[in-house]
Order: sequence, then C-alpha cells, then structure tokens
Amino acid sequence: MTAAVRVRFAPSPTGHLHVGGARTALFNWLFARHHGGAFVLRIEDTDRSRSTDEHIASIVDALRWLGLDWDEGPPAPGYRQTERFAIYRAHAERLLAAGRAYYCDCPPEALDRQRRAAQQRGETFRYAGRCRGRGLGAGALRLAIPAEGATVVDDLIHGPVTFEHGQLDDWILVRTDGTPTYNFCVVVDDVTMRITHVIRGNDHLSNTPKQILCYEALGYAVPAFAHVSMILGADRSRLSKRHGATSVQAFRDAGVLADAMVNYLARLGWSHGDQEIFSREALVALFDIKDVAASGAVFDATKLEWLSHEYLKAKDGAALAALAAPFLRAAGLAPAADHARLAAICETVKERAKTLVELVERARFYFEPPAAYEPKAAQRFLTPEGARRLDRLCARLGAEPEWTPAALERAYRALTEELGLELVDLAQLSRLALTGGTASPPLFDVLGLLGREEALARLRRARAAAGGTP
RNA sequence: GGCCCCAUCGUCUAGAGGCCCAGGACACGGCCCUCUCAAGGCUGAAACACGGGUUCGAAUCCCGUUGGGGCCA
Repeated sequence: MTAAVRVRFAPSPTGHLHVGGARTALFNWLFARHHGGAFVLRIEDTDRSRSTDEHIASIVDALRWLGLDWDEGPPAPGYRQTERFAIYRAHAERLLAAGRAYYCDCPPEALDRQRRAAQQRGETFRYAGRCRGRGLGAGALRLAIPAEGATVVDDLIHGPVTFEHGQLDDWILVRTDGTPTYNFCVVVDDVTMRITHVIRGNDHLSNTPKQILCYEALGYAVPAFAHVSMILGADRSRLSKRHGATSVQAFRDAGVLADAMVNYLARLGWSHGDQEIFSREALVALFDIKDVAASGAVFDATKLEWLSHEYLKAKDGAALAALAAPFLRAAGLAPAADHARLAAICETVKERAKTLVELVERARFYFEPPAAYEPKAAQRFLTPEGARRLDRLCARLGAEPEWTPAALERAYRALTEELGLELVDLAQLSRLALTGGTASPPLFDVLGLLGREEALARLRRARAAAGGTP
C-alpha cells in the first residue's frame, strides 16, 4: 500500500452518532492510520429538513470522545454538502455536455404507474428511457447507462459482486427542483476529495453499481469499496432505538470507558485470531480490512460492559479518579479535594465496577454515612449481642495507636480470638455499620480510608441503632 | 415483488479440504480461594441451518432450499 490512502466517514447529521456509524468511522480511521493515510470527516447534510448543527456538534463530540481524530473536515469549511452545491452543478453540467446525462420531464405519476406495472409482472422497474435523445433543456437530470452488460463491484470484504445492467436504470442525478440526489453527491464528493477506499455500511452495496457507472461517465478512476455488515439488535433486525441504547453518548453517559467502546466495536465484525483485548496501538498495527467479517453482528451490551470492566481494572487509581470526577459530581458527591485519597478509593472499588457510574455507586459510602442499614442484615447483626461486640470494637479501635489496614487487621484478629468468634462475624457487623450493607471492598482498606474519626463515629451510630445501653 | 448480501455454541468469533467427534471470549452452572461482594484459578453445559453434489476426505468448494438482512421505497 502506498501513503496515498484517503478514506472518509460521512455521517448525516440527523441524530446522534450511533454505534453502527461509530464502527464504520472506527474501521475507516484504523485503515487510514494503519496505512499512514488521511481520514476525512464529511457531513452529508443535503437533507436540510432533518439536519441540524446540534447533531453535527454531537457527532463531532462523540468522535472526539472515542479518540477518532480526522485529518480533514469540520470545522474547516468545504466539508459539508450544503457548501458544495456549485461543485455538484458543475459536474452535472459536464455530464450533460458530454452526452452522458439527459433531462427528463416524465411526470412522476406516469413513472409510478410504470413502477407498479413492472412490479406486477415480477420485474425490476427500470426507467424506459423515453426522454433519452429528446434533447430537453430542463427537468430531472438522468444518467444514461448502458442497457447491456454488467457492472461488478470488487468489494474488499465480499469479493466481486455482479449487477446486471438490466436491473439498473437511468437514475436521477439532479431533481427537477435542482437539488442533487444522494448518490450523485457521494460520487462527486468522493471524487473531489480524492477518496481511494470507500469503507461504509452494507446498506450501500446496492447503490454502488450506479455510482461506479457515474464515476466512469465522469471519466474518474473508481475507488476501492469495502462494505461493512450492519449491526443488529437481539432479534437480528437492524439495530434501532427500540433495541435500547444505541447512541455512543448513551454509553459514555453510562460510564463505559472510551477505550472499551473502541475495543468492543473493533471486535464486532473484525477479529485477529483468539485475541479479545487490543490497545489502540495494537488495533492500528493489526487492522486489515480483509479480516472484517461479511455477516451481520448482534450488538451485545453485556460483553461491552465486560470489556469496560477489564479497562477499568487496568487503570490506576489516579487515572480513574480523573475519569470519575464528573460522575461523582453528577451523583451529587463532591470529589474529594484530596486526590491521593480519591485515587485510593477508586483503587478499592475498581474491580467491583463495570462502568464509572457503578464505580461511583460502589464508592458512595466513602463520601456519606449510610442513610439506612440493609434491613435483613440489620436484623441479623444489630442485636444486643451485636451491641456488645460493637462496644468492644470501639474500645479496641479507639485505643489503636496505628490506623493502618495492617494494624487494624491485627486488632480485629486479636479481638476475634478474645471473643471466641470468626473474623467474618466482626467483619460483617463492621461492614454494615460502616457502609450500610454487607458487600464492600476489604474491610481494613475501608477503615483506613474512612479515617479514625469517621469510622468510630459510624461504629457508634450502629451501636446506638442496635439498642441497649452501653 | 425484483435485485443484492449473509448463515459455526444464546452472543462475538477462530477455522481459508485432512491439524476439528470444531478452538477462544462474553453470558450461564459447579468447585477452589476468601472478612463480604467482587476479582482470580479450575471446571461443566453449549454450534458447523437443511438437502444434494465435487473429493479418498468438507464447517471449509459448487448447486438448491430455508431463514435473516439490505436496496429499489
């Protein structure tokens, strides 16, 4: 491969970036980076009624979050289709002048009738070419395509795919009102942006022969094509809102790590032997469009979460603290000013949380005392016997000169033995007092991070809740 | 309806004629470890859609059927 590789991602800004689009963007980005080529971002906003600047901002935002940087594209001008109408018009005129396109004034109703008739006969509707050679000066502009022969799309993923010209028709490049059609814009854009490899969704495979014919009519070299399969929902139909969260930012807001999202999307349809976890560098180094699967893939949020968990566990406390800060604020918990402490807190909960949202929930008790005790556990532990044990515990810990996990563990084990108990008895009782529940990070780490004052206060509060008099 | 694409465990996939009575991962079950929950280790159940060919031999090649998806809309 030469360094001349140029690929593009061309979303239409009619909504948020969804995972299918994100994967297409990722494959393009990986291809560009692997070959040292250029990745272009282009906004296909010809559908003015549904395109908005907010959506463009949202898509840009999502791509940035994923770390997919582009070499050309917004905010630089010239990468939105609405800015390029003069270019489309010039190309349309060239085709007209060269006799490769012609105007057609057939009324839509007549065309509709023909379409229905063709369907009735079980045939593909193909424009009959009534206006070909009539030399009209206005109307819809159609591309004249050969009646005979076939066009083959040499797809990098699917191999050669043949389309008989008898199945294609003289499609419309520019509507009667002067607006260019989607398929025409794409060809002109890809040509003028010197795109060498068109990597896009499988839903465009059927449009490709028409586009190839247009490239040829224009006298341009045809780029290479790679059609990536669709992402499916659990019922194997095209993934949509009714399958649940599908936008990239929905996962970001749920606290899934960006690295995990990238890894998951890459593995959805692409593989490299048995390997599951890939750093960005590894993906760039190993990515080969030939290893992309031709079949559709069901989106599995559970596996995404597993990956997110893997990445969470691999990060150190400080990195996690930085990532978790906005989620802490969103949960109404002020991130501790003490970064080292927050890092240490994250360290204790990271293997218990798949997402940053879960991480914050698991860490909640570090920031605020339990609002209530888990009922079943309270019934079991906050008893007269529990009160006695808490008394002994408070006395012992109050006298403990060294407030470190190791020292605290020694104190607990010693007291356990004195009372003729198992460590678990005192541990669960303490856990309930400290966190309000029976599941938490290791008790001695929790005690250490809470600090002597706060820990003892919580133990005494539980003692009071257990009733009786000291 | 026509055309096009696709088809290995529930899911993502490995597999490019013998290495496969099919491997890995997620999820699920069991056991171990253990102050709880996790994490971790070991382990179990789980698939080549169907039918014809080709071949000494097919998950792998060909044809058909079925099913799913897409485009035309």
